[in-house]
Amino acid sequence: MRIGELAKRTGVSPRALRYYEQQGLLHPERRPSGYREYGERDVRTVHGIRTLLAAGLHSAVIGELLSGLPLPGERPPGPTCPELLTGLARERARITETIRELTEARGLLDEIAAAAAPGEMITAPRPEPFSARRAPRRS
Amino acid sequence: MRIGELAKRTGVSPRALRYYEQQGLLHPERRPSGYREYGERDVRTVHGIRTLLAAGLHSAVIGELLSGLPLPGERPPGPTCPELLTGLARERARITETIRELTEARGLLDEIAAAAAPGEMITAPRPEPFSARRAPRRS
DNA sequence: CTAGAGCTTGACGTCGACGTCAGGGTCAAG
DNA sequence: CTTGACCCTGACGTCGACGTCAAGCTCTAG
Repeated sequence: MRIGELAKRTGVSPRALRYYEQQGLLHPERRPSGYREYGERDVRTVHGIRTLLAAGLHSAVIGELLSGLPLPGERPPGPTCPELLTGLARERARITETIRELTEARGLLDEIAAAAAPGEMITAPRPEPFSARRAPRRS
Repeated sequence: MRIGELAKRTGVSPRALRYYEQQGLLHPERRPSGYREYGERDVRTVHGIRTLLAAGLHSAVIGELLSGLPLPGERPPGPTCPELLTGLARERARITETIRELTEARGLLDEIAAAAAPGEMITAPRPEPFSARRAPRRS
């Protein structure tokens, strides 16, 4: 399929698809005319790329993962498996930490909402917004 | 305290603190010399700001939250409470969605790790990397 | 008094994943 | 053959939260 169709099927703009190729994440074939020709698996690849990008991985890192991936039977050059696993673990840890931060921030928003909402919910010694909270029991 | 001390106590650079003020997130007093003078609660405020920034909230939004916050007793001007709550809900939903995406991405990394790791773990009909997965049973 | 650390404002630089525009081929339908 | 949709390669623009550098004022210790 050509770039337009892949774009529709993935919800990603053609510009972004060309960018992914430029970063070494996609390797479409070329027609004599110069048009890019994509295969079915590219649809999945793009979804994977989007998922990892959404998680904050840099395209260069995603490129390493893809190029470092031992496809059935072969040992690819470039980053060795140990290095791949190291980077993998690093990103995994970063994601886990980010989830923690997000959870914390969400709790903060809830506190703010509770403080901002009309006294329906809380009328007692109203907890002040985070800018002046009394130590929330955190060591 | 002056900006340097607040920077040390929060782990945030002086440049960032000035930026927060410029965005209306902090309102330190000024000495006759022009030096900024911060209070104790600014320490907490800064931590809150960092938490929300880490969660992807724009400084402008954080500013609305802070300025829209009804401090004990007063009704501030600007964005009304309903609007505040709306924005609050929107950001909350965004955070929840982001957590979902992160969780998904982490799962993907685990799959890649499983595929990349030496056959110790899996030797059976090895699951291919995400770029060529067989439909993972998702509708 | 003087040095040095710390503070001020102002302004330009950075990084990443694209958006957008310009100028120009390709291709299938009518 | 022509039109219109689609594609190509540059190349510059964007947005946000700061980093960094410049030029100059302030404060404190010796």
